[in-house]
Amino acid sequence: MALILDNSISLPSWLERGIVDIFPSAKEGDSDQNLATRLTQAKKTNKPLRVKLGIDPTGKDIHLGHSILFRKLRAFQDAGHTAVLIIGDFTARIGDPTGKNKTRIQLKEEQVDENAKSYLEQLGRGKPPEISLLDFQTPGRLEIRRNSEWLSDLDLIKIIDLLSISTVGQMLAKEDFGNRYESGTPISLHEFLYPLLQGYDSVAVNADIELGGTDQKFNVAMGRDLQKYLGQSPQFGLLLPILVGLDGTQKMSKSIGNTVGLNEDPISMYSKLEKVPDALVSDYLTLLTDLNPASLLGTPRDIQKAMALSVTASHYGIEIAKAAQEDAAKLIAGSISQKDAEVPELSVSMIEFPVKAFYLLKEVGIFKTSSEARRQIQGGAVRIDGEKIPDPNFEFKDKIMINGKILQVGKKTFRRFNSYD
RNA sequence: GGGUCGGUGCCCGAGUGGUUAAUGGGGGCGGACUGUAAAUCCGCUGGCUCUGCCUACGUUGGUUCAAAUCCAACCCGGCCCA
Repeated sequence: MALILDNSISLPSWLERGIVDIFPSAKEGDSDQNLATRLTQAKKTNKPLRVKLGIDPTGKDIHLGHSILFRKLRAFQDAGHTAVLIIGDFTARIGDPTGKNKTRIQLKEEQVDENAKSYLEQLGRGKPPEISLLDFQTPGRLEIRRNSEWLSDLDLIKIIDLLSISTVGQMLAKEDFGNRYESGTPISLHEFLYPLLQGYDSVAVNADIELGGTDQKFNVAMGRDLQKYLGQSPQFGLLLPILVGLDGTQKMSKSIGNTVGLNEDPISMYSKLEKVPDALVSDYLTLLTDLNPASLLGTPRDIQKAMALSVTASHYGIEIAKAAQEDAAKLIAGSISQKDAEVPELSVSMIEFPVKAFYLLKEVGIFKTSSEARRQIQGGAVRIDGEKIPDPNFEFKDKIMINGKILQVGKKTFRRFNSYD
């Protein structure tokens, strides 16, 4: 059997951007296992590749960290390939042990359903392709599957068969398990099943490529092993970096609270991005925008603003993003012109007046507890139309005192009181 | 299943009968400074419409004027043995 060795074709730049690892690497010889060749073949034969991305609907919100992967998936869609989005409704109930130092809580079925629905909305279902993360409209470009379709039918015999392809040694070689084992943190047996099930997803959808964060290497590789074992051509693995969150040190994650959510209002999104630590700006540019970092001129501050604007624009369109940028500046300046700013509203129609400041702020949801509200007011963090609230027990006699005014908490949170509804 | 060690606030970790909402560190939040950055400095960090009240040291019950601290049972975990 003659092998056609053609490593001269290089990968398109839209694909390479931001990628940290592709396996198998092109050097391995077999033309079928060279991604560049594979892409050309797909084009020639007019057979789009199936690009798999799995998400476990474990929370309600998705954030910019996830969007790195979706952006890449979208790039494949735009190049004519088929995005196979797998909603891990089944695996979400086990919980991916990756990156965890403790066993995850297993979720209820209905919770998972609700999350899945919310995810699709945040990905832009129903929105025009220019401002949605994925292309939901062009026929043939998107396939949405739930892994309960095939996973809930696995019987014990099949599961045991799957289990046989991996060893305890391999599992412990996986960093997370290894660390937990070393440090004496419990590992439940069912967690070993997770990588296998995720891998089986690749078999079920016949994936040609799987996208994932660098932390997914083990799981993606497991998919290859299983595909091979079950007689399929193994998928390519494309790994993208894990986005560092707003704190500048840890990965972006809801539970750490350093995220920018896709469903945040434009001003919050812009404001948060505009103040990410300097060290992050360049990564954010490559991973979250299509801008060419080398072509950007100006001070670090200018570049940071350009990044914030571009990211916001990709979710809301350029007009709204620009307005958010202007409003953010006005608000920070604390000028009178903040009356024009488009900030999210805060309804006080349910509040009974007169009301004490701390109680109002708690009731309205800006602080979670009344103690926190008291502390923040005492610490001088809360202003109304630029004026500090002097005391937690300060009493607002009537709605008129605050209606339409701007509430500011700290440097980045702004709300407009609204007493109608 | 047996032996043994251990379970303290967001995390780590002191405290082994009595001003203890509980030392310290990390993280977080707020303030000053700045480029709404970093570094640095300062304050806050259980809840409650709070000059006071209520819950908290795995769970439940007990001893005591008084327990995170003593006793018992139970639950959960590590390690060793099977």
